[in-house]
Amino acid sequence: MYNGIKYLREVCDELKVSRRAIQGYEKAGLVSPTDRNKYGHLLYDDKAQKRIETIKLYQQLGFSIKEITQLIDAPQPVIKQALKKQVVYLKGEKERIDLLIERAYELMEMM
Amino acid sequence: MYNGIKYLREVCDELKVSRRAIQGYEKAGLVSPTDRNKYGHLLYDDKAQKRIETIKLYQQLGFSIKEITQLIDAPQPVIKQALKKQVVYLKGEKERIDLLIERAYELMEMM
DNA sequence: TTGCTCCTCACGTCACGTGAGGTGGC
DNA sequence: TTGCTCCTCACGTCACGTGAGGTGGC
Repeated sequence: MYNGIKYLREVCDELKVSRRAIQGYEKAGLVSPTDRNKYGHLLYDDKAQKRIETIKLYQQLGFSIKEITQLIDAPQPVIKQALKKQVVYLKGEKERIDLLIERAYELMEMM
Repeated sequence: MYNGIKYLREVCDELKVSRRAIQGYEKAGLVSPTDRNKYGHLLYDDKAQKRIETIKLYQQLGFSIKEITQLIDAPQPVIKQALKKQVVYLKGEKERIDLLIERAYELMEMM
């Protein structure tokens, strides 16, 4: 459709998010469909689509839905601070994974 | 206690596993308490304790409880194969995390 | 009897997955 | 009418978390 407005189906396909996941975001008050067509089918404009993309990214960074609700409309310094903390967390995860890989190799060598 | 036999509480403390987690393992048929004392309190011998430790490690490696039930008593070559695959998965996870860290830095720079 | 630990359910949680049942245009 | 897509519930899932209610020795 013109103006970047898309159906739920299209949004799911393009952003690789399930319908149920978006339904979850909506229940949490994180996004809402922008509009509906005459048959009641859900429509999302550019803004809503970007919001869904942002939610997904925050989730991948390890934030819970609840944390995202507190973060997504927060002032930039707050978001920046949270991102910094999350990067530290992710770096820790990498180290944890390295240890696990080592452990796995140890186990395999014993076999 | 002698012979490495310990109470649930001690096992939880030493292996850093919650009582509820062990209860979950038991429901899945992954371990059982070795015995009980005269008051009905659960007891775990060395073998059971090591089994719990193994379960926990497999979980950290990313195996689900169901997968662990199919793996823990499998012949060594099967386990070895699964571990190899899991290492590949974990290396992929590291790369995924690196991408996320990059994305986080990009976001922060835009603020 | 009070306090403390243990035990066994069993509902709650988180983020969806997976139908169920109903609608509307083709 | 059949087939297909969408919609809105609502129960199921996974791996526990968190009490609830009851017991037994000190």
